[in-house]
Amino acid sequence: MNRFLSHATNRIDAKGRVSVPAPFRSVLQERQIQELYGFQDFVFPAISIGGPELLERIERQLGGLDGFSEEAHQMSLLVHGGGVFMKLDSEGRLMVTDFIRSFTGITTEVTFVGRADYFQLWQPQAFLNAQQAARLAHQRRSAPAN
Amino acid sequence: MNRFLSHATNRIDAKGRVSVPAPFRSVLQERQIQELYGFQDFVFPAISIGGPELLERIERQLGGLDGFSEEAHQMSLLVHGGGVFMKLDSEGRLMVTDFIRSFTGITTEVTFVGRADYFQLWQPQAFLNAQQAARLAHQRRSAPAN
DNA sequence: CTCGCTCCCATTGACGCCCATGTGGTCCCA
DNA sequence: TGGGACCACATGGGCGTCAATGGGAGCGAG
Repeated sequence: MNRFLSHATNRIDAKGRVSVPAPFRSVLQERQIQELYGFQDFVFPAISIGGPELLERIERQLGGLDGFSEEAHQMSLLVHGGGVFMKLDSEGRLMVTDFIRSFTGITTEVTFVGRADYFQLWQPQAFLNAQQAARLAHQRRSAPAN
Repeated sequence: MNRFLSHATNRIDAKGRVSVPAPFRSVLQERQIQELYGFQDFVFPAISIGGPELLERIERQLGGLDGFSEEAHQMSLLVHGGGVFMKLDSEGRLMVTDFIRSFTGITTEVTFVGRADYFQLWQPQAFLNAQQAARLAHQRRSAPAN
């Protein structure tokens, strides 16, 4: 399996580190991803993390815009300036910075969520809530009649 | 990675100096940028800093405009007249001049913001505000319906 | 002579690297 | 089929290194 799937919750240690789940690490290795880049999700209170190609994909969406437009300027501010580098230590752990904590509400535990080509960091309860909300919304769409 | 990405906030010391983040310094080195040129951003209360090719690129975009138009005139005034040379000291710090302070509102701390081909100096809170505004604007664009 | 800038050195605190421990799960074999 | 050994991975902490910061001294311009 070379895509990010499933989810797992790990604890943050006294130094603010958390282990990336082993399945995710092996996906990173298979995909030869050396550098990790993370940024705030546009919709959910979660940090999305992926390799350089994830960044490029988003930039390509930007590329269609007028380079001088205010919109392109704003998106560049979000994507280029709003992101952070994430480095794994030799054991495959990453630092949970204040930047990540304040945006996600993460305190002591992190839920890693696979999103196929990238994965996300969530505050555990927030993930459960969002999942629940998504399920309800889907049911409403599938069976509009009460 | 040889582009300016991510962001970091550093303190200004008693002499008015501030350290350029190490990742940005290494990008400068990789790109062989010796001279730094800074000027006021067209949209945000921030100072943009880059090498000579950044200046050239903007001049090229200016070239696309009618050379006698008011817009071209104004931008030239900003870029050529509003710009300053920035020199790094032997430890990679730069001076925060009154010019920079008055335009950005910077007082004690500087947020360095990567913009791919160049980086910017922001007053920390102003950066957070602008980022928030950009995110809201994006959401409004993505989901125009209420 | 004074002010301001640059170069140089010291300190400190954060982060990356390394090794140790524990624990849950799985496989093997009697 | 039950028990035990083994293994993979999450977790905890020591330690060295490097970047950020603070201050001293030299130098040149006004």
